[in-house]
Amino acid sequence: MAPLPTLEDVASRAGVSTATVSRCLNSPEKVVDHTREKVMSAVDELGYTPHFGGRALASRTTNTAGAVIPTMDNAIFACALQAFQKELASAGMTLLVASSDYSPSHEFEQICTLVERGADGLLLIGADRPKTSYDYLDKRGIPYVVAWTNHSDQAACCVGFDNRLAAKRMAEHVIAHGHRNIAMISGITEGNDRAAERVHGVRDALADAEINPDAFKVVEVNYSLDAAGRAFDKLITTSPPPTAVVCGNDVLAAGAVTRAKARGLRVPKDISIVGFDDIELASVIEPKLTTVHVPHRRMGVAAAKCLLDMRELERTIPGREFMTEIIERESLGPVNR
Amino acid sequence: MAPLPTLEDVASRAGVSTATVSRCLNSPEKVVDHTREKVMSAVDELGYTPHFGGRALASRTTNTAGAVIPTMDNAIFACALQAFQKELASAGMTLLVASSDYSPSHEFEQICTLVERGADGLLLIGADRPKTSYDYLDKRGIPYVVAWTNHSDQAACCVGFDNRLAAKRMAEHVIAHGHRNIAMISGITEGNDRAAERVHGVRDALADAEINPDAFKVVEVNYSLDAAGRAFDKLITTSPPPTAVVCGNDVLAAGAVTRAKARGLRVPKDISIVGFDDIELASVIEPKLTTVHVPHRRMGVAAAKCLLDMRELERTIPGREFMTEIIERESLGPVNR
DNA sequence: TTGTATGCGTTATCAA
DNA sequence: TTGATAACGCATACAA
Repeated sequence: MAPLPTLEDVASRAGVSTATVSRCLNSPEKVVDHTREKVMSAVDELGYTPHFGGRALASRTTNTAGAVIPTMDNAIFACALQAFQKELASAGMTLLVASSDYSPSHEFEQICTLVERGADGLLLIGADRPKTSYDYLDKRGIPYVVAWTNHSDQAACCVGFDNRLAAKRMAEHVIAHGHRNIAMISGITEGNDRAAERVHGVRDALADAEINPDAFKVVEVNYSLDAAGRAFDKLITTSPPPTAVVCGNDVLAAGAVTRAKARGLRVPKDISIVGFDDIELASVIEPKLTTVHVPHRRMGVAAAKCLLDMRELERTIPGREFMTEIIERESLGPVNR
Repeated sequence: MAPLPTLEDVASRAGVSTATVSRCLNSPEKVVDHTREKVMSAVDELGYTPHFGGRALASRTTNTAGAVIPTMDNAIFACALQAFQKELASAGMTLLVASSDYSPSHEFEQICTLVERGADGLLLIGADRPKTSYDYLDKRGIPYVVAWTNHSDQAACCVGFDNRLAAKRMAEHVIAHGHRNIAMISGITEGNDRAAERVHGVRDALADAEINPDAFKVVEVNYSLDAAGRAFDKLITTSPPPTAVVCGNDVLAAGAVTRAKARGLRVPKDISIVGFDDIELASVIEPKLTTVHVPHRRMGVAAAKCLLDMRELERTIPGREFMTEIIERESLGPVNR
């Protein structure tokens, strides 16, 4: 286990100074061809890799962006992140990913970890987090983009969409199919503004349609198929049972559909179920989910661009709002009672 | 944008030396109560966070493990990683994740990135990669665990299962249902030993059953629903069409099932389709997939333990082999022709 | 174009 | 128990 080669090792092997080696690596155009070749071959022979800590310390920058997402377990974040990362990579930046498990306190820890590691900028999901977290970043002048939402209390750069409006439109769509007894399976809204706003949106639509809000049943659960199934059981056994179930995302909708079928219910003949996100799962399950399409890849790209801009300009910039779209498939039908 | 507070800022504010502050943070027991309190409140007031680069430079360690997975887009890696991370966290280590997109050269880049950033150990998926990658790690004495397989050319610590045997058992199971005209939809085997071994395993079973290996059709595709659908189209239009399709993983199987249904085929009455991995998707799709269960969470935990041990012992240790299990659900039926 | 010298924030050694 | 001080590996201002 030989000690790792350092700049100095490379320098002495190539017969130049450490400064020259450093230049070869960081701004090759500032050094003459034949010395560069000498240096580069020394680098190869030694298998030299610059020490990140040393570099970070000396240059006060890391070319690193961080992202804290709620979970790696939902395809929608994976997709957005992939796009985010690609865009960053083309600007020479690396991405560090951490997950918060939908817990604000855990999120704060992850933010700290990423910042300690020298993240030059951060991608955060949703706006609902303790002021502490924002202060922490603002105090350090670390740029961040808040994705998946179109507004925040802070003057943050938001790259996202109007969750409330999107959910309202979907609920209106359900209502237009004749449903008036509508229930909802939502993610846990505590600390999750996207989930909370989707519930609000549905309420908005009910209010507009003059449907008694007290009869609107919402069950909050973790984002898992099983939990959604249990929530469905609970809802379907109330009286009168809902004729349509609006779900906070496609995973919940898939869980509900699976449970409905297991109970011998036909979807959408006996009960309508709609989702949100439009992940792949939505078109694999039978019946295919009627859902809200969210342009996650485009959000990822836009978020990266914003972060890059903010880094260059050294100030916050306005974000970007995306539109969602209802994807009509098979799981929503006319009311049948 | 005030400059970040440093150890020295904290020290002067608390009226102690930087050494004492450092001790407070790293081995609090070595400093007397009342000084520690002074220091800690100075830390809080200043919102001090240690600079990772400085720390890495001085201590020659980062308490960081890295993982390079093929893709974040498959739930199976997400699950394993979650478990891996949790186990590491309980030992005070942080996890850095990168994805290789199933490309060995891209994987090498990611390995370098993680090592440069000071990863104290690495989790890699599969054993099939250029010797360069192994040499790079060995030369630097960085411990790594090779997961998802039970053997490697190098003397690496493998935490995984026998892909070939598992696939063979599944194929035997299919054959036991009377199928003799079996096709396969596989992931790209180039640079992916798990995929390659699963194909081998199926071949093994065919050979044992004295089925003509020349008639065995394999289509290699990217791991996506659409690609699997197209592969299914290709296979089903050969003559004679297969009565069973073995798939390299559940995503491929889901794509095949979806496509089969779209063509008006009943699964498994008209055609049997089996998967591999047992991800959630497998029990959501209709019919539910008969598949091979892989204990990804347990692998994740075991991999973390191995890495931790290797780090402590400063040498490679033997890995651990897991058993897989066939999960009988609905997508495999008796041959019907 | 290249080399010299300094400092980045932290840990660790050694004295006090 | 605490403090002074020397590394750690690299980038960069400045000098040559």
